[in-house]
Amino acid sequence: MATAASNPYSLLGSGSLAHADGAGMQQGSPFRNPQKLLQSEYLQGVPGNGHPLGHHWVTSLSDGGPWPSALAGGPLEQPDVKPGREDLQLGAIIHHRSPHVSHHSPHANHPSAWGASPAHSASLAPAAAGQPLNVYSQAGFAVGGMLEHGGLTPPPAAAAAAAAQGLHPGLRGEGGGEHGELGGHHCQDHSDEETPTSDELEQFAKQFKQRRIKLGFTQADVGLALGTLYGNVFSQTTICRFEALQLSFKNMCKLKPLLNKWLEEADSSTGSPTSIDKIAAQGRKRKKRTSIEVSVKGVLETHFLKCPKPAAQEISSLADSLQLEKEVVRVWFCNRRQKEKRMTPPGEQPQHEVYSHGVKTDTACHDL
DNA sequence: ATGCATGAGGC
DNA sequence: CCTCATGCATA
Repeated sequence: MATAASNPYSLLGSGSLAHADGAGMQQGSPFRNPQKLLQSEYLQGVPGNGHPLGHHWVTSLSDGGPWPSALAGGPLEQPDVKPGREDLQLGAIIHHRSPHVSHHSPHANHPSAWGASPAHSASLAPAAAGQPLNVYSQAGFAVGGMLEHGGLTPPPAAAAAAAAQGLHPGLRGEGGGEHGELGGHHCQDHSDEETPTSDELEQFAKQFKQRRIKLGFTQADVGLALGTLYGNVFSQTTICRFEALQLSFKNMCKLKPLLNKWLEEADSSTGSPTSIDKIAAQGRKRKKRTSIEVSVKGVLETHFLKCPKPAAQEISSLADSLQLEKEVVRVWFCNRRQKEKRMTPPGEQPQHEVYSHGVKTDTACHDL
């Protein structure tokens, strides 16, 4: 593995990075499920939480229960056109409750898990459907017209695979068990618009994956197609995470309509080359991925359990003792926290039950 | 499929 | 500095 050969970053003045690369390859660890390990650690590390399933992604910090209730903020927004990036942080649309929704005051205090009925407030805009056209006015350079692989140009193999139409997108079926809703109601009626429930998302993700495969598309294809079709390109990573329910609830809600549309397009356009262009925004030099040794990761994990949000100084000393850049450690914690908030708790299928032990007092953990 | 990273937006 | 959405690079 080339070390810093091609990246300017490593060559910087900091010679402190002569590390991981060598060790990086020696990771004979079971990468299949690193989560297992985490899980076990959690169990022993988290006293109050002895659930065998250990799903405590419900953890939410007081600084903002992002989750289920977040829907109230209007998670879905249509892709707007923004030079640079088109990501939209929701948060602007709102107070607009649907008439049929009773809406009890959902206290955003606990970020209950997925089982929570996010059904209140329906201002999510299905608008994505309204105006599909977007112009990405920022292509680093004009594409000389090379990529004309439309969003949908199924490989021959997929051509015959049009049999999957039996299921429709909006199909919601209970996986086999109602979950106690917090709100106690859900308005399940519309197939796709409105706020989906976690169940719906689960179902959808599953179906999506199946169909996608049947049609012969890769996750990357889909990501690209979304871009050519609706203006929002996504990477294979994102599609993958969607299918695996590894995105935040909000994020899942935002992507669902898009993917849904793609599905429709996909099976209908069996042969119509929706060729458009694609955007290419590159040029940014990324820092080479620092691979952290397993042993070091272990240490970090331990610290994380003790204190998921270490202070800057603590990060510094930790970084120092681990011989890592402070930034690396900081980012590690950020990512770790994020992971904690995703669905699909490590290993298990999302359970529908809400253990709202929302009172997670952030204890400033100091140990110096 | 995932780990580490970037960046916008928010306090 | 954090959160959150996202993705390059990699195992």
